Amino acid sequence: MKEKFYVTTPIYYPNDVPHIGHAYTTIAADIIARWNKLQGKEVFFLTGTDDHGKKIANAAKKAGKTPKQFTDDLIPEFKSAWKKLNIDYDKFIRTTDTDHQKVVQKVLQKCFDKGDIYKGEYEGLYCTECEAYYTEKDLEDGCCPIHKKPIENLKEETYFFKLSNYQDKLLKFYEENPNFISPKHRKQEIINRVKEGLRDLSISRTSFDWGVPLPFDKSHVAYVWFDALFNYYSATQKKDKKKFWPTDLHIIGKDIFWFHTVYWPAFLMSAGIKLPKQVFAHGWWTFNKEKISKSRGKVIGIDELIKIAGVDSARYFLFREASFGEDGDFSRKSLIDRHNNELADKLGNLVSRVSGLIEKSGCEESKKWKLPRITSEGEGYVNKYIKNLELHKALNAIFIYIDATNKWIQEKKPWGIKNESEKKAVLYNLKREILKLSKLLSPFIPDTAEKIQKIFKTNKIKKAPILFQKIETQKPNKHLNQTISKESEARENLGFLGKQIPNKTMENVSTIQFEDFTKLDLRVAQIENAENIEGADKLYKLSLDVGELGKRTICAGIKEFYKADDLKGKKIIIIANLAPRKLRGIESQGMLLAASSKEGSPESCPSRAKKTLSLISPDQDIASGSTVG
RNA sequence: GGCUCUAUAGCUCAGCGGUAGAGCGCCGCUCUCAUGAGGCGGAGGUCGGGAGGUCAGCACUCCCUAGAGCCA
Repeated sequence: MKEKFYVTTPIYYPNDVPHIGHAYTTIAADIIARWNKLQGKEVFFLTGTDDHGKKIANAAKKAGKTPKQFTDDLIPEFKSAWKKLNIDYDKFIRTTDTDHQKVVQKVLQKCFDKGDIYKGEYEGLYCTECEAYYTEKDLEDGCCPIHKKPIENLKEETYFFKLSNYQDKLLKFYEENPNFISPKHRKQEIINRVKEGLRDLSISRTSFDWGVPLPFDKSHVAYVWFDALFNYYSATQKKDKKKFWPTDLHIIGKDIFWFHTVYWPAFLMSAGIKLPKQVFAHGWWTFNKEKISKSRGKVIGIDELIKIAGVDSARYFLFREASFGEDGDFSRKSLIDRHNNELADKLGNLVSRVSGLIEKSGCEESKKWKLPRITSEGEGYVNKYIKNLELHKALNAIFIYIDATNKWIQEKKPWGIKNESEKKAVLYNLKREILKLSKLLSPFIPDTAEKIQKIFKTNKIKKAPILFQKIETQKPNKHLNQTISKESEARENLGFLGKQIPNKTMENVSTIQFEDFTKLDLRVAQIENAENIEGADKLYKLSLDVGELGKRTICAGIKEFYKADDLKGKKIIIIANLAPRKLRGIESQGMLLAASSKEGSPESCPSRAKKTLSLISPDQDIASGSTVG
């Protein structure tokens, strides 16, 4: 019998628009599910939505729909997102599924019969958005700290779950199952918190009815967590799915770690159900180093994510850029860099060059020419890493072997081999390596892996079409324009989200390298004298003292802004190595620096509608001839 | 306030008792089968600060500083 593997994502709130955060969790589960299938296991991959709760009920009311209709209309959004991202899930569960509700009721009854559920009263400050109570201290200006919305004072009869009974049992469970809470570095946090003591948990509500009614008191509906968490279990309660329980791996975001590592096992213990093997919390994505926040419109939606470089590049990026379990930073630039440098230049080009060579010369296994496997050792590492959920390391390892393969080609130079059978043997070896690589890559970038297999798994191999079209970035000139400023990058990033930054920052500005700047010899100079030049109504002839560089004469068009007498004694900055030039018959041996505004428009600077000009001066007294830079 | 974690090359991070590593970026050289691809080489760090034990520390212990997270 096949070994089974059961992996889940959390169930998502359907009234959120699916974004990079949902995508990350779901792709992670997809990668792990696909990999386990490759290992020959029978896999069950569950995702879905959490349709219940006051929040949904309220939103539905606003939209003039019943909650069921409301959520029905939102589900396709999620399903299509997963389709776009190539998520190969086995079941999409909803908490409104009748099967699920029956299971929740059954389990509630079990816990009740066991004496772990009792009736009490709960009073507190409640945020409907969070579906949670807050204490005074948590509030910000009397509002929920997360949603910034006013909070309700709620007092209701409620059923409590005796979480306090499970403190010791949980701690013992953690000890006996060291992998249950992972990654490790988050484990201690949970354990310490459990050690501090557990309060009983309110698990029912009477303030709304959009939920699963308690079997022993129909006037209450189950608190969202009790209802939601059991989706993982109820999805396996059909005959043919029973074998999948317990869950092998719950993949979640770190925000719901507590619920999954404390409430969830405690509920299951109470109900007498086997416990899941592992809960893994991944980190968050920031966007250009800033927290992703809905309120500021910095959400990266699924379409935006895919649009930049395609589905596979997005999937690849998310698991290559950040360590799985740690936070990562998303930016358009880093995604494009990885797409271009790694997927296109290394992988894509490898497929391209080898398929081209084989089209010309053919390939054939040969006993005479013994050739080393390049990826065989790597395969073990990759599998070990994925098994340990070190997905970033797995991708890193795969690329080490892609590099090795490119190097091997360089050494063998198959295009120069004269002996036909040797050449074919070398190319055969390469084909074999690439097929192996494509298999290792297939959980991560399934579309591309399939394309590669199609290219090489045929008798008539032809030069492959381009797998990863490179994405143009601003890199036209070797010396100019290489530096992309942070602002312009930020603009670019926001651009694809349909937002515009109003200022022009670096747009259309050619940048220079530092070396270019150092060519300038900027010096402090003191104006000794300023004279009018005959026939020139804008120019002064300035006599300067430039310290170690001696005396200089320069001509400057500043007459309409400064009086000659005011200039005398002033220290200014000049470019000392500017080629001399004659103005009005006088040789100008340099140029002074001055800031000037354009003809100001009244709205941009009402007080100075006229053009202004201001000499640049050192703000402290400093010797003439001092360098500037 | 308590707890946990982090601090290593310009950037992102790996190393975790025996003379500092990778990728990206940068600079130079080079092949030519290939997507302005590939390959080779180079510059660049007193491993946050201080103290302690060790023959020996970036790695261990303690203190300090800075940052992140969790909790109350």
